[in-house]
Amino acid sequence: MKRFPQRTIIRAFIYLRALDALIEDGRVYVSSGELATITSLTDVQIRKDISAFGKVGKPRVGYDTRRLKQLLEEFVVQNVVHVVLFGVGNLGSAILRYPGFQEDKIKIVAAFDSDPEKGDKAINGISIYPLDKAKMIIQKKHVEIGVIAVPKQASQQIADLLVSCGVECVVNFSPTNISVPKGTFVKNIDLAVEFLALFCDMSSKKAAQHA
Amino acid sequence: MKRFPQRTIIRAFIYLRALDALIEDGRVYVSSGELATITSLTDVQIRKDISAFGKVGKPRVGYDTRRLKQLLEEFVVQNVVHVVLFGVGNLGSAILRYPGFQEDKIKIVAAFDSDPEKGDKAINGISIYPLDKAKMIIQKKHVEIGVIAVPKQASQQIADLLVSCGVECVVNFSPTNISVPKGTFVKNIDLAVEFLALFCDMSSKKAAQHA
DNA sequence: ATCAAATTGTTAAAAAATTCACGATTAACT
DNA sequence: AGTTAATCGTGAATTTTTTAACAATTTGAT
Repeated sequence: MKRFPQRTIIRAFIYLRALDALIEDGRVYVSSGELATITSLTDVQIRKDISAFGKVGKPRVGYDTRRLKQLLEEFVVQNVVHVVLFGVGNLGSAILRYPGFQEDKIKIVAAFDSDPEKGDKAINGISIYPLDKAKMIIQKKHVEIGVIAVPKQASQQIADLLVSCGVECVVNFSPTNISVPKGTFVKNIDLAVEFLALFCDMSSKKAAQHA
Repeated sequence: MKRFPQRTIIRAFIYLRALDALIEDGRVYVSSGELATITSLTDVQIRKDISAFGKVGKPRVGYDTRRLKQLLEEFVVQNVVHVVLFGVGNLGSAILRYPGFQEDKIKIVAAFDSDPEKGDKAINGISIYPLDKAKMIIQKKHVEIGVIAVPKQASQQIADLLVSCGVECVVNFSPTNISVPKGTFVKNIDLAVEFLALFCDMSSKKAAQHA
């Protein structure tokens, strides 16, 4: 399979989101300039990214929204991704109800919580099981991604569990770093870090403007 | 103020998080190698990053955890950041309760929701106001970041409101792109995008391993 | 006192990503 | 048909980021 620049792939998802909205609005064509406005990126960047996947734009007209969507999906989201969630507190519930997951490409196959109160319930059609059923259920289904949304004291333990079940992709929402063996990929999403980084980024860009 | 590489700044927050855990454990020194294991980065990268801020490591011993923390904070988080939140649904509630915000550098000064039921309540000591009070409250306080956690149909409207209040930094959790004037910075956090991007990233790295 | 091992910090090289400049193409208008 | 304006696609230049290589420093052991 052809390799694409990592950043291009990430932005492809952003383009897909924008295209979905445009298609819903009944738009047939969109230019790189308009996509730039929508996504807060630059038109050149967008054309460069898209050209990595193929030539689909029409000069003077722009890109056919459906065709471009199809092209990006072809290279970037071939399959449905199966996810399990650990921790059905505030954040976990929010994830289970998150609208982006109900459509298309991401399927949460099960959720787990240590609180037996929550067992045997379901949110949004997704069953919630007690922790000790996790190993069995994960190994029966085909799971690519494990999501950790438990209190930080428990996150390493869940990470170990996921690794022992053969899950190689972990998204960690606990504000703590977890250790995993080589070959396992971790994406930490720490809301505090995101906020501070954004603020710093802005400060430095603002300083650059005035310079 | 000195400029640092953008990525270095982002990683500085990751180091800070790791240092906090180490300090809590009573650790006095940590080597770049150990930090690499904790953070899933490389030791070289970490040394490079840290050296941008100053010389604080001791050969053969590593970094003094407290001193390193102090150094990073000096350059990277000088001030408390003030945040307002729009939308107190599942995700909004999770943010208000998020443990990383209760400590130190991030202060959520107010939350807003269109549902009058939620007004006059408070989560975690943070008051929830009706939407129409937003403008007044934001302009009275010093707010750097606005967070959008409302249903996607309403997100553009909230973005416009934030812009009109002079907030120049927006974190958008709606799975939709919002338009803002130049000079305003937006960070989109779309959970679906994060998951898919992680999965693609992993796939491509795995392919690289076998090549 | 000397040597060995571990670790930092730095300079240079390589790789990745972005931006620029501009030719090529198309649609609309006259 | 010819002209103009808008837009794509791309190769080169630039900038940013990462990786590599290695000298310098410190501790601990003998």
